[in-house]
This record gives sequence, structure tokens and C-alpha cells, in this order.
Amino acid sequence: MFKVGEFSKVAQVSARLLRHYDEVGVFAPAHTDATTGYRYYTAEQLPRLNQILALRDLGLSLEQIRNMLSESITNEEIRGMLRLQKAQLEQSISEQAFRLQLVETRLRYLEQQPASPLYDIALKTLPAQPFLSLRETVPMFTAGSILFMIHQAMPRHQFKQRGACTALFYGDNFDDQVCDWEVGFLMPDDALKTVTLSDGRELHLRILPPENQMVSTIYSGRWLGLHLGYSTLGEWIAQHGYQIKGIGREVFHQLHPPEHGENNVTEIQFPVEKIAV
Amino acid sequence: MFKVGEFSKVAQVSARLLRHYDEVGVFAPAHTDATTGYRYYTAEQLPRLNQILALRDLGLSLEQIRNMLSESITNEEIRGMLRLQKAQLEQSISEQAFRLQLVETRLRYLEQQPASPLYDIALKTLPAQPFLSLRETVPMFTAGSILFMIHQAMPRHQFKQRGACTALFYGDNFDDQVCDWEVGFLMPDDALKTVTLSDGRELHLRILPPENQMVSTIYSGRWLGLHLGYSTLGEWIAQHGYQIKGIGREVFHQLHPPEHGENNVTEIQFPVEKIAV
DNA sequence: CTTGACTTTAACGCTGCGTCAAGGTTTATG
DNA sequence: CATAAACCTTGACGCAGCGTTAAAGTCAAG
Repeated sequence: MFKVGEFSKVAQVSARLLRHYDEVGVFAPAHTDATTGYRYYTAEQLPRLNQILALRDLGLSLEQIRNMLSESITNEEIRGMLRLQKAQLEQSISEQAFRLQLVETRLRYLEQQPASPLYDIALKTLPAQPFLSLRETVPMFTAGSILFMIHQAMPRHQFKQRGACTALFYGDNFDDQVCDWEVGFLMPDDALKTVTLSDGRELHLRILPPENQMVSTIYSGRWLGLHLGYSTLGEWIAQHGYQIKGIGREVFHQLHPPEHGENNVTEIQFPVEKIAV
Repeated sequence: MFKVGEFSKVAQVSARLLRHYDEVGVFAPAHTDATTGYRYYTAEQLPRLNQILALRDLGLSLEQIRNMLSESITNEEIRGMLRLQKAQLEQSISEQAFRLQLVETRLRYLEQQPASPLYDIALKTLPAQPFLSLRETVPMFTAGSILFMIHQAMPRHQFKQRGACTALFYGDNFDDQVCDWEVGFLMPDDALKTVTLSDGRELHLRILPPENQMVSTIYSGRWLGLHLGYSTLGEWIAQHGYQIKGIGREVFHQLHPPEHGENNVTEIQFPVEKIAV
């Protein structure tokens, strides 16, 4: 019969760990003195403890371990738990590897250029959202202006605009002088189906599908500089083994008339997917 | 000016996150109403928040992020932090990969054999420890018996035996009929230098060097079955890309006279190292 | 003015123990 | 045998990053 301190030494673990395992019910002492509460362990318990430590080394939680060690568990259930753990470890590793790639990219850039341009690119997941919009072909880099005009021409009392002004661009050659835009507003679920502008054009409601991987960057200032955002995003996407998967968006978080363009805040988003390795 | 709820929507984060970031000082709202406590954010803050989220995606802690965003930080310091993070990620990945390997091995075994023999193998780190011992060449599988005899022949009042009875085996052919053993007791730091047994033999004190990677398994029962432990350990070591690096040990946690050998509890330990890949 | 939609601060929860702290037990020593 | 040293007990906080109620104050629409 060992007391916790002795047993912790032969087992090479801390006494606190033994108490904790007793408390949560994964490993109880062979005997507990009813009056003093002292825990007494025996050498015969060592293999069991070693089992538990080995399972812990697999990354299993104490609760999972308790289940695995219960009498009434089938071999098949154990295998199921291990397969689950395997899958989780694989996912965790790929996440960590991705982070590592991000860090490495950033380090390379910092060593090339003192000022870091590639600073605020994030991955997001977007849910499906109603979108009240209008599709038109207009000169490049003017989607915001159209939105601004629409914003003006809109009978504003007819709806409560909750989401942001957003534009989707179709067509994949960004060097062209014109572009095919769908401009409008992200809406709450109970939005109107159609809105007629004061100049007669109509906005129609549709559901934008969810996107589970969007890269996004935010650009502050006049739209003349917006191409910097695009090139940075493009570099990032290539650097990290992604490719563009669908239709890009601009979100106008702060939309001013052309003469105050320096205060604009514009977000650029692209849905992406990993290139198969 | 957005209130938290609105800002959380345009930024695609939860309101709780914004409050938390305010609380810990990584991202404060542009304005806070002094009387109501309401937080008000502006669109111009979006790039900053995106920066923070991007840094978070690297796996940095909020405290690190706060430091990186402070004005008074040099480019060199930032690179240092990133290099540190890179190193930590690499280590974390290799740990996870190792766990994964453990899980896979276990799954393979479970699919071959319903009863899992390879159940309680753990990696340990041992500190340097004083060892009061005696070296002899004796028949295989009898180290425990010697220890038992020594135990009897020892003038027990002379020392407080705190550690376990332990044996080290020299020579690397385990199939041989004799083996070179060093048997003795792990001792506390203030132990006696020499002890003379009643049969005239002497135990001498020396310091066992620390081992930072020991594989260990615990076997219960008569020593006749002990080879099972050895073979299991050997398989495990090979399976996981390790090799034996030094002198193996047996630790006798429960040492009985030969006629009660079925109650013995014996641990087998080998120092190992990863084979370079 | 009344809702209802939002906001605030406060606090627990989660994981697996490490780390005191206050107060009994056991054991070694004088 | 008295007493101190060494060990044991339960209890509780801490950590990281928010998610999740909960109670109570604000704000905007009708």
C-alpha cells in the first residue's frame, strides 16, 4: 500500500494528477481510508495507470479514456473512437500546417520589404443571405458609384437596410475597361421582393448562396488604389495554394460621394478552394 | 458609427468577441459613451480588426497580437516573434504527428487481434538519481531473485529505502543464457555511500544519469512471462521509428519470493531515441 | 408610452492539471 | 511521550478565448 506521494514517485506522475484522476473517476486508489480520506494505492494498479497514461498520450480526453476502460465496451466501439481520434488529429495537423504556411509567407515578406503590405488578409465563412440587386455592365472601378446613385434614388422609407452595400463582379478578366456588375444590398430575411427606384430601374431579391471559404481584405481610401488590394489578394491566394472558385465581391462599408472618396472603406472578397495536392 | 451588433455583422465576428477584445485591450471601439457604456465603432476600424483576425489565424495569442500592434515595436522584434511562432508550430505539428502514429498503430493491432496486447506502453522522462548497486553476471531472468536475496541480506536499519528495487542489464543479446546485471536500489539524495551485506558483498552508490526518453511497460505476474513485455516493447520501438539508445532497466515494484512470483509487478524500461528520417 | 430589439456588466463553463492555502495525520526525532 | 517535520486532505484560483445565459439598463419604432 502506497500513499499518494510514494505512488506518484514509482509511477512518475504528480500527486495532483492522481487526485485529479480519482476525482473525475478515471483511476481510483485501491483503498480509501473512510475517516482520514487518505488514498492508498497498490503496485498491482500500476499497469492500469500506465494504460491510462498511454491513452492520454494518444490525445484522448479523460472522459473518452473512462469510456474506453469501462467494462461494457465492445471492440468495435473502441475502434470507432480511435478512428474518430485519428480523423481529428489529421484535421488538427492540417490546420497547424496551414498556420505554419501563413507564418512562413509573412516572414518571407518581412525579409523582403520592411513595410508589410500583406497585412490584413483573413479567411471567412459567409452564410446564405438575401440580396436585393440589379445587374449592369459599366466601366471598371465604378461599381461603388452606381451603388451610391442607387442609394440616392432608392425610396429609402420602403425598407430598412440592414446589411451592407455589396457588388458582385462577373467575368474574369479584370484588366478590361468594362465589367459586368451586380450591385445591391444584403438584406434581412423578411425583406421586400422588389423595389423600384426613382429612375424606373428595379431591384430584385435573390438568395446569395453561402460561401464557406472567402478570402477578404479591406482597403481604405479612394478607389484608384483599390487594385493594390486585388493584387495583394491575388498573391496571397497563389502563395497559399488556393484558387478562385466563384464570383468575387466588393463590400462598401463606408460609401461616400466621389468628391470625398478618400474616406471610403471597401472590402474585397473572393471565394476560394484549396488546389488538390 | 456602428453599435456592437451592427459592427459584428459587417465584420463577420461575434459581439462577444468584440467585447472581449475591448476588455483585454487589443481592439477598442472608436468611442465609448461614458454614461451608458455603449460601444461605438466606425468603418475605418475594419482594417485594424482584420489585421488582428489575420494575426489570430497565425495562432498568436491575444497578448502577442497586442504587442505586435503597439507603435513602439521594431521590424526585427516582429520577425523574432514570427520565428518563435514558426518554431512552436513546427513542434506542435510533430507532436500531433507522433500521436497520430500511435493511434494508427493501435488501430492496426486492434484489427489484427481482438485482444490488444500492446496496451500500456508509455514514454517517460527520468531525472538523474542516486543508485546503490552491485554488478554481477548471473543467469537470465534472475535479476529479481538476486535483488530479493540482497533485500534479505541487507542490514535494513542502515538506510531508508525510498526508491524502488531496480536492475540494469548490460550486453545486448537477450537470448543468451546469462546476463550482466547491475542490481540495487534507487535512493534519496542523502543516501549512504556504501553498504555491506551480511554475506560480505558491498553495494556502492553512483549517480544514474537522467534519461529524457524512456519507453516503459509494466508486466504483472511470474517472470516466465516477462519476455512478452520485452517483445511488445521491441515491436513498439520499431513500429514508431525509435531505436534503443542505452542500457535497459527492470524495476521491481512488487517483489515476492519465488514461490509467490504470481504477484510480482515488474516494469521494463528502455531509453530510446528517434531514428533520423 | 409601450414594446421589442439591443446594449451593458457579471459570471460560469470548458480541459487538465499546477499551485498555493488552511488544517488534519503520521512518523521520526529528542 | 511530546513535538516538529513531512505528508495528507479538501477547496479554490489560474490559464486561453471566447460561448452562453442572466439581470438590468437603452434606444428606436409605433
